[in-house]
Amino acid sequence: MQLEALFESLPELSIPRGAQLFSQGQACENYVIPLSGRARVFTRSAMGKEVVLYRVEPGDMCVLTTSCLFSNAAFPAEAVAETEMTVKVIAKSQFDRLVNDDAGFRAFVFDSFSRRVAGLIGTVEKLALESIEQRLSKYLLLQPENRINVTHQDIALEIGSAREVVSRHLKRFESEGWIRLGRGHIELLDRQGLHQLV
Amino acid sequence: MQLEALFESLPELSIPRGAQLFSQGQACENYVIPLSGRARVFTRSAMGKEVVLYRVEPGDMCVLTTSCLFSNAAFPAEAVAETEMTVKVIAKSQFDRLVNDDAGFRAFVFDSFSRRVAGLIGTVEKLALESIEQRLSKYLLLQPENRINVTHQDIALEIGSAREVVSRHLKRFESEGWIRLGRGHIELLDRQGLHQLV
DNA sequence: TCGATTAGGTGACTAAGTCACAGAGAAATG
DNA sequence: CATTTCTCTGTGACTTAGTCACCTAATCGA
Repeated sequence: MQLEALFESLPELSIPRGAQLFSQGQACENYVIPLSGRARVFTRSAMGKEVVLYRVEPGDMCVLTTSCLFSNAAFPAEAVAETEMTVKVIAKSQFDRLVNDDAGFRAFVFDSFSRRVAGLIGTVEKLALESIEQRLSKYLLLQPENRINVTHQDIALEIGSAREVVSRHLKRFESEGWIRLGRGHIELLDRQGLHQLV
Repeated sequence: MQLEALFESLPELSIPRGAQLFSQGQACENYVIPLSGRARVFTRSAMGKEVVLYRVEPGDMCVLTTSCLFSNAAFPAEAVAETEMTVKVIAKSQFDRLVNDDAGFRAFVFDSFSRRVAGLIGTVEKLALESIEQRLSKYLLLQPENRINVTHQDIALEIGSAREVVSRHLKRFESEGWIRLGRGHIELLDRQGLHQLV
């Protein structure tokens, strides 16, 4: 199959944890498909405050990159590798060819776009309509393990709030007996309790 | 050209101002292209609070519809006609055929997706990083005419805030001499003044 | 013309965000 | 091992935003 052959021939790149994949205002010339690891895509305001827009994992593509490739615009956000990553790099010309010739690749691109739009809409809804308590408890409940290794700052960034606000709410959750706080980690004790806020 | 011919044969629909195009949770079977007029796409929380996600105008497509068609998911938002509209209706089967066979149509769809993603990212940034004053003055400055016929409620919905909050800030803007308030309309007197907030 | 409806105003309160700074651990360094 | 440095967390005081209840004024429709 053409796609497979082309895919095999693509250069594979290894990216260390914490490396910056794209920075705000950068032109993007390549399309990047993650094979392993995870990247965080976010914007930063003039005052240095950040919001997470979405994450890119294997099976996804970065719609912003695609968007930029289509419109030849600059990348309007930053992206950093949250874990070590390996990625395939596709040049714009090859990307265009694949989209035009390969129905499978096209479906993949459309599907990614669709899911991303849905995700962004979800983000807008959360920011505009949900209280911090709701966003915070949802965030905690989404974690598969009962021990979560994050700082309050991480969570604040994630749910679009401020560190102090998160700290205070977490403190309350602890006093309700739903969680136990530790430096750099949180333990979930009572998911039911958290759930009743949502 | 194939596209043209197919396009001509499509049923054209007239939609009165205020009509609901899609409602939350509805399955979507058709792809809709606006020829004239404008629709507002928004979500509503449990408590009835709303946020505008985006608008659909001629030259756009509704990415949510497309998204739903791809994933066979329910429409996660509401859409109402803000003005009288005429639209072309494309069934899912025809849409799939067009996307696969017609490069022009495909480019149109990709382009719409790209612009919508960019728009949604802009919305997220505004909600998360900008003050009400900034959002409000940007909103006012975006209006082409100096006389704007909107209610405070409309603006609140638009910028993701509450009516009272908008009223109070507008009152301040008026006391600064930047605008003049009237029932159901606002006059811009000093765009420079508003601009210094942004 | 006279309700009824809609837009806007306001005070009092709650929620969220900001700022400044203090203290507790963890990690690094000599 | 001691001490310095850095990161994470806690807290009080304050500002900004959102909510609630209720009021007044303009507009519309019978």
